[in-house]
Amino acid sequence: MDDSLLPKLNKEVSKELKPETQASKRRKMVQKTVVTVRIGANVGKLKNEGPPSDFWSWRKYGQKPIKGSPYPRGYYRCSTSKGCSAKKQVERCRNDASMLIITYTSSHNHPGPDLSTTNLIEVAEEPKTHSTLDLQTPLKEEQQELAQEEEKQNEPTMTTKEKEPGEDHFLYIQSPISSSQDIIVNQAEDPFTVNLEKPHETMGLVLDEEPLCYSQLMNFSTPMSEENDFFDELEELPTSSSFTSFMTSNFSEERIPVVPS
DNA sequence: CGGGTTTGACCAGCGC
DNA sequence: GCGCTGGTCAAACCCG
Repeated sequence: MDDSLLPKLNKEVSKELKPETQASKRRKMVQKTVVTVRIGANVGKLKNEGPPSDFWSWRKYGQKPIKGSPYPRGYYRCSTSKGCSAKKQVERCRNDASMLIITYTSSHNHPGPDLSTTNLIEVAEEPKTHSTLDLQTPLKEEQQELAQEEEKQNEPTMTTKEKEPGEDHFLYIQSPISSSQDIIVNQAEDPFTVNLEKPHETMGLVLDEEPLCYSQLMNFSTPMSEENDFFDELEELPTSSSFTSFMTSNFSEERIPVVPS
C-alpha cells in the first residue's frame, strides 16, 4: 500500500485494522465494565491514580483531561501479553476524589498469570446480571459459593439497589484488590448488545456519566472491617481481583460461547 | 538496557 | 459543515 502517503494515518489504520479493534476505536460499540473503587487511606499509597493492580500488568499509554472533571483520565493497556487488547481507563470521580472509576474495555486474549492461586472473592448477585457476566470459569463455582456466602454475611440487602431495582447492572464486590476499597462493577455494554442479549433490560445507567451514584451506593452499603487487614496484605501481592475475573468471563464471548445453562 | 510513564499531536465520532 | 471532545499514537524521558 501507499504507506508513504499519510504516514500518521496509515500507521494508525494499519494498527487499528484488527477487526475488533477497529470497531472499538471510538466510543461507539465497545463493551465496557465500569468499576468504581473507593480508595480510602490508600489514595496516598497507591501510585498516582492508584489503579488497583489486578494480576495483569497495565501500561499507561495516554492521559487526557476530561471536560467537567478536575481529574485527568488515564488510559492503560494490558502489557501482560503482547497481543492483548485489553484496556482500561482510570479516572477519579469528579465529586469524590477518593473514588476511582475504572472502565475496562476489550478483553484479555490470554489467561491470567495465576488465576488458580488467586484469592477470588466474588460477590455476584442478581441472577440477571449473571446472564451477562456468565461465570463460566470452572474454578469460579467455588468462588461463587464463597462469594454468595460473603454476600449474605456482608450485605444481604445489597442485591438490589435503592435506585432502580432490576435496572442496574451493578456488582458490588468486596475488594480483594486493596485494603479499604469498595468496588462496584457496572456492566455497561453497547446498547445493541444489550438489546440482543437482554431485551427486557434497560441500560439506563451508564455510570460513566454519573459516578455520583456510586458514592451513594457506597454510603448505602458499609462493608469491610476485619477483611481490611487481610486485604491489606494482598495489596502488595500481584493477586486479586474479582473484577478481573468478571472481565474474563464477561468479555470472553470471543472464546467462550456463553452458555447460561 | 528494558520496560514503563509522560506529554503533545493527531484523528475520528458526535452534537449543534 | 463545523467545532468539540475523547481516544490513541509515538517520541522523549525516567526508573529499576
